[in-house]
Amino acid sequence: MTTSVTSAEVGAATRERLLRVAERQFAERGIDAVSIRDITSEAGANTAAIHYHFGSKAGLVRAILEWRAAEVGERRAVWLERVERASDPSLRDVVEAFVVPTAEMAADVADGGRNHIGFLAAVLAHPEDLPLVLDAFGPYTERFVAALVRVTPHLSPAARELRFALAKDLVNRVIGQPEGPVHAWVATRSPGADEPLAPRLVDFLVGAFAAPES
Amino acid sequence: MTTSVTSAEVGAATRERLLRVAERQFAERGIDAVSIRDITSEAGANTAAIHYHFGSKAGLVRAILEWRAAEVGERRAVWLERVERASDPSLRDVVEAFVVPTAEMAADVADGGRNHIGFLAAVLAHPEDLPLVLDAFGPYTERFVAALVRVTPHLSPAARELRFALAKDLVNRVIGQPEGPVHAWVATRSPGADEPLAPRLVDFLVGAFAAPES
DNA sequence: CATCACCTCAAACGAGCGTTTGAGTCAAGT
DNA sequence: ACTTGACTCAAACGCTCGTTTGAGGTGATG
Repeated sequence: MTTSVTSAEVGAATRERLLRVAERQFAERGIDAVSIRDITSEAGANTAAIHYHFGSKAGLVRAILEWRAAEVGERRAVWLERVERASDPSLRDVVEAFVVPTAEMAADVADGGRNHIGFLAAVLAHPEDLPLVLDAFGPYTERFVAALVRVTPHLSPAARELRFALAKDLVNRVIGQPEGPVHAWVATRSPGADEPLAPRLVDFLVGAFAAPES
Repeated sequence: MTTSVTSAEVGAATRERLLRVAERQFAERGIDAVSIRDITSEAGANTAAIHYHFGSKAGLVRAILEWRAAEVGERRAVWLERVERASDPSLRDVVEAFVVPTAEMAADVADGGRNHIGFLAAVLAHPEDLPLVLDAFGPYTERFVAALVRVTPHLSPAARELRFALAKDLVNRVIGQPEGPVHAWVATRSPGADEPLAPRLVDFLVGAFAAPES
């Protein structure tokens, strides 16, 4: 049964299988609800493999985050650069640069991008790992706020930061958790209304950022 | 040490102590992270007391929900009635009728109202208990949507439902979870800006509902 | 006084958890 | 041929979990 691969290749393959399976299960059921045995049994590995490759369950979460952080970041950078180069970007442009890359990645079923957005939402629900996410996206946050300043000159810095935080939370949760409360509410009251979410989320957020401070 | 209370009173007292302690611990640390022993040890009771009074841990969650549902509902009803009676209510009036009662209850430290809003957020993060929350707040949701129709005639029903769902999710999470990601983001970037949240959340949501559909 | 719910308690049960151990496999290096 | 290092494995460890058991104790009721 053993193919002619080097041991190093076998190791890397197991490691990546664990990352992918863990990411998906974490996204679907939350970090606490997924056991190490859930992951290793689906990945066809031993429980000790987790601790060999990642040190602990927490180390596995950290490894997934580092593995994918660049991917989300680069998707957003593409949109951000376009906005930064524009001489007169609209508020909608900036909001789209935030929402659309996330939605695109969530739609990327093939490479598991969808799993990663859900995984991020799961980590956000896990208070102790929250600082990891803040670190991973720090630089992009900086660039986004700079872009937001150009299109929301009517807002005080404090108001802008708060609205940005609200927007980030909403985008990650709504796009990443198709089983979450928002979808449940919509499904029970508007069954069949499963149109694409992203453009409607953009409308919502554009209005929210445009509102004056009272 | 035993005071002169009837056994029925003692039982009721233990039951209520368990409800209050459990509500607070669930709000602070999430439902899965709190064990039955965490609750009973703080409440000065035996682990079996949970199963005697509530049947199971899930039964305890249900009992807390039923215990408090009326309280939140009545707070909201007061504001809603004012809006319903008004001849020409503004969008801001309706949004305030949704946000302010929640914020008021969250500020009610004495009676543990704050704990209940956090508890609701914890239940929302727990997919299997989600239907319970939907049931508990069904009637009020109906009245809110009716009020929203009057002040957002520019929205299609589907768009209105979606935005309402987004608003509900945001309000419960942001007000109920002072340790959540939104507060963490704001705290790291705007330290010291701990002004009252509710009015700024109202600004945000008024803008979001006012936005046209693209 | 006897009875009877109602309530509380210490103790245990079985299951699942994250983690550790130590032996074993196999390709590559010398 | 022998050693080395990377990797995997079955099995176990200690712990905590939700739940159950069965023996009381206590005040109200007859």
